[in-house]
Amino acid sequence: MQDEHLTVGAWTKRCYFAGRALMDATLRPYDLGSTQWYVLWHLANSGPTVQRDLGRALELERATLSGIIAALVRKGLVQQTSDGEDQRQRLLTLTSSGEALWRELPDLSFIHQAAFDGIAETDLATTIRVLRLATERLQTLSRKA
Amino acid sequence: MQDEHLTVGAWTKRCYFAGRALMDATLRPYDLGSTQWYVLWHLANSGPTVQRDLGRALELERATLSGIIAALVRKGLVQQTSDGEDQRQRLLTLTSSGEALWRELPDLSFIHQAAFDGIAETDLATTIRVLRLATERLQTLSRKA
DNA sequence: TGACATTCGTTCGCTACCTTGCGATATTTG
DNA sequence: CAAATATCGCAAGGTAGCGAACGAATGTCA
Repeated sequence: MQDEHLTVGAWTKRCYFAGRALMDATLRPYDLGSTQWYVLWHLANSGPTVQRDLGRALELERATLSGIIAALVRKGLVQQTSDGEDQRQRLLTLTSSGEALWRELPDLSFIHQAAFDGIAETDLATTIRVLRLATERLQTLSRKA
Repeated sequence: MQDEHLTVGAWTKRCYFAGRALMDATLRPYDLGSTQWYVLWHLANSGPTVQRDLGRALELERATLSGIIAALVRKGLVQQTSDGEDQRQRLLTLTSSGEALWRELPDLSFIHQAAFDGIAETDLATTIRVLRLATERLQTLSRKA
């Protein structure tokens, strides 16, 4: 795969992993993975959340989220209690040590800025439009087959 | 993450996973993962390859490729022999059953077509340009830090 | 030649994504 | 109400990615 004649698809993969790598590297000193960060971010900004809703918000399968939550519980950053209403649901809350960690985490917005700052708004809009259309088409095809 | 105000970064992730999901679903009946398919594709089109070169061609870490090759060897699709010249290197070859499987695999180009057909060339070019620039910037930042 | 460095592949441990299948709980419906 | 159905979270097993550390083979150079 030479740099020049890569397809759009190949570039989406490269770009995704490049951003992921930078995020992982930044979070490594704190022993956090990127998706774990998203969970903390959501709990810090939206407050206690039912696991099901969190899965929908972050677009993760139940099984995937289950493992991630288990890791955060093991580290003592998140508490998982059974909701009173529906006994199937689990309510997720930041522990005090989770809140403490969240406060000392660096701001990750520099990653998005480093990637896209200075690029023309119209080009960004085009990119989003193309990626969105492609994604929708692919998802439609997946659902059918 | 509501559909409308997603960032470019979020769309690259979505798009990447949507394509991957379709690829995985198509390959599932053949018990192949997407990266395993890329390995077979490379060996089928470029002939026997040294593992190191394959890793560079597919942009995979040695550790990652090692596991994938192990899976393919376990399935009897690929043969791993020590090269005569450099005793550190392993030469990868399709077995006859690997070749047979490759011949019966469906053409996957429909995925890229489904995603991007009919989109204006200029828009695709813009998308590639944006993603490439972003990727390069992120990789530069990763190397420094 | 001998000491040091590099390269190649593996293994280990981790994150993170999936599907399948299960049990427990809710909900809907006959 | 009872039975069928749906939902929620978990566990198991698979793929795919990473970094770190290691042995063996190879290169380098004083």
